Amino acid sequence: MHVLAPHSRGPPFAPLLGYLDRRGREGIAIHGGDLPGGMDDVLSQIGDAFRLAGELMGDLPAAQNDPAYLAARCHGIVRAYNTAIRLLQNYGVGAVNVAAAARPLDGGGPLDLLRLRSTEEAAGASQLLGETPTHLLEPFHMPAGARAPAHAVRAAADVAGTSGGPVRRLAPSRSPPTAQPRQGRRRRDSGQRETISVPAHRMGNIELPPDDGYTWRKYGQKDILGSRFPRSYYRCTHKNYYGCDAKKKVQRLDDDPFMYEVTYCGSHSCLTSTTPLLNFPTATATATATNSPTAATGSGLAPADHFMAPTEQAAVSTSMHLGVGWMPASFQGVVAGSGAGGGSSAGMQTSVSTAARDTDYPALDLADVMFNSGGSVGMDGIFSSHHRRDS
DNA sequence: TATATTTGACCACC
DNA sequence: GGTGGTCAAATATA
Repeated sequence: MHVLAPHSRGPPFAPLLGYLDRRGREGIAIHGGDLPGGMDDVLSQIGDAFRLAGELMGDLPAAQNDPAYLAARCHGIVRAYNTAIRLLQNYGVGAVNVAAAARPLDGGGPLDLLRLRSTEEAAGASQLLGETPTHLLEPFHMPAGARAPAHAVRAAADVAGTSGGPVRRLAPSRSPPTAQPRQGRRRRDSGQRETISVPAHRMGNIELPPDDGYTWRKYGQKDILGSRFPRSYYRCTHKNYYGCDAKKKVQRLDDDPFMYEVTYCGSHSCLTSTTPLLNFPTATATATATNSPTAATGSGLAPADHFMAPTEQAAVSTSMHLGVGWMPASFQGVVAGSGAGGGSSAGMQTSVSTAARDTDYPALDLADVMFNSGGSVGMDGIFSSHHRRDS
């Protein structure tokens, strides 16, 4: 059953691409000529980004085995968006709003995460693009002192897959403990474990755990002896449906509250599924898989040799976000079902890369569609209770 | 209504 | 027995 065929996503936004392309080329102010001159530049940059994205779409079939080329093209798109953001900052658009809209990709800034992994790659990309305005490659930062409003932080958290709403109870209201002992609490796991240090978000709420591109569900928090900050425990959001056993612990460092120590345990079996929403033609998958820890190792937990630095992981995340993000909202709705499902995870789940993407849509893909759709068809409608491993 | 976080209690390990 | 990891009820949010 093909829910969303890849080829179905081209036409709906092609006219808009053309429109913005023309605006971009002609520098025409969409909202009239009385806007500050720089607004034309903003629109031009956005138009460029759309144009480049459109070109990239067209190039995908031929360039699917050329990650460097694809990276370069993505790089150009990012650069155009970054320029637009910077220009907007100069014209009274609150940095907070811009940042909140784009933060989720890790805290590092909206689009800087697509920076290439090495200076060599960056140089190659610049050559491919034929220009090198390096100042545009710098990450976007919020002005000092700027603080994201609650709703913005919330939005960021939503996309980061960490929403769900804080719960503050005034008084304990638990039921008395059950008389029957609970079973199956095993601490010893399979042993796959990797610890990395990750910088906190550079804007907004630094208490948000770093986004690594996966979707996590928090299942516990513990005060750790000798640590000022509690340790948070997360497991993969897909645990229930895919039996994904990936977990992570996030601990803020005592001596540097702006750093997190993240320990990954287990592997992401959920990555064997695909997300049709992001199921770009295989070229994108190829480029992504190059950087994906899963692709490199066959498991969600990468060994040290292949473990991506947070920036790299986020870059993958960002790239996937871009893939959706530059589509017109209405079309995103078509593809992603507007992603309201659970509020939170819809956004970031889309960022989970996959090692192998097929053009077919096996059952797990359908499940993923439902994960991301937020539509009326619930997962329980697809996976009956006996399929759930953690009910 | 579904899905998220919070948080006290439970349990395994050292 | 202390500590860390996990469970699961309660509850907030969209």
